[in-house]
Amino acid sequence: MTQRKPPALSPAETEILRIVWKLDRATVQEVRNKLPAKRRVAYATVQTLLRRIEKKGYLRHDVDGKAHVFYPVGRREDVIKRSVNDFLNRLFGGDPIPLMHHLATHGQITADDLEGLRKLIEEE
Amino acid sequence: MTQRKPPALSPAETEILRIVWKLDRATVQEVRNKLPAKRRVAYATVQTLLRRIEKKGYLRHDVDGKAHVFYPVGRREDVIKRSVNDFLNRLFGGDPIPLMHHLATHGQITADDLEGLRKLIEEE
DNA sequence: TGACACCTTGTACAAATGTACGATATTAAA
DNA sequence: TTTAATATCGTACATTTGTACAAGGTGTCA
Repeated sequence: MTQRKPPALSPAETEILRIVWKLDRATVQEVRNKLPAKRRVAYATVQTLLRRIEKKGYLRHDVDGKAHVFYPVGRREDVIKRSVNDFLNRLFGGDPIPLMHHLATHGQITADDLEGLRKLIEEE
Repeated sequence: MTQRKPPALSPAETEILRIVWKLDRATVQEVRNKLPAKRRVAYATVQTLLRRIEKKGYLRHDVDGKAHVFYPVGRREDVIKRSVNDFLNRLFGGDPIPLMHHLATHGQITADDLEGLRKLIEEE
């Protein structure tokens, strides 16, 4: 019952965590290198973010030589669910349809994608 | 060319602005009443947020009697696009498919919804 | 015309956020 | 074994964010 929710992630932290998810395990450098060019922030900044994310409970690290290797802790799905939900509430009052609609009508999604998704949820 | 982007909205501000969009024009009270029960924040808080949103350029107000009536300025679509994009970048590296997928596989979307969307973008 | 209810304005303030420097430790190469 | 390169740690710090109080104005009804 005491399912204490860990503190929420800030946008910048979310961005960093996503990269660690993708790399599975990563050092500060490695994370930094995956940042989109426009967001090339200082090494120390990435480091601080990783530390904060770890303190919030979403990461842990091993020591490899002199560097820390961070890896995710806890279910990625849960973090995503929470983020999406929060976002949905703020911008669309919780209704996912307008968001889908927006995504669909902004060239980023094809009819095939939708068809694929439809099939996917049909065969549950 | 000097398309100066107005400052981004914070989550709390976004939530408030959404309500004004929905009401079209609204006083502090009216906005406050539309807040979900769990987020019932003080009158003064809503007021501060409205002021800030106005200063950022997304709202303006008329004076009606002793109260201010706020109304949106600028295209709602643009704000949404920007928010969604930012969100998408942070959490999904910009790829909308995983987000669609998440929405689809979390009971919030039906096969019919998807079918509707598919038709919608097909007949462009 | 006075009192009440309701508003705005000014201001506050702690916490979170984004960004990063400087000092110190450590490893690997020369 | 000295040094160059690279890490971490401790800290810092301006802003932004979320939340709200107190004082002073104003419309309205008895």
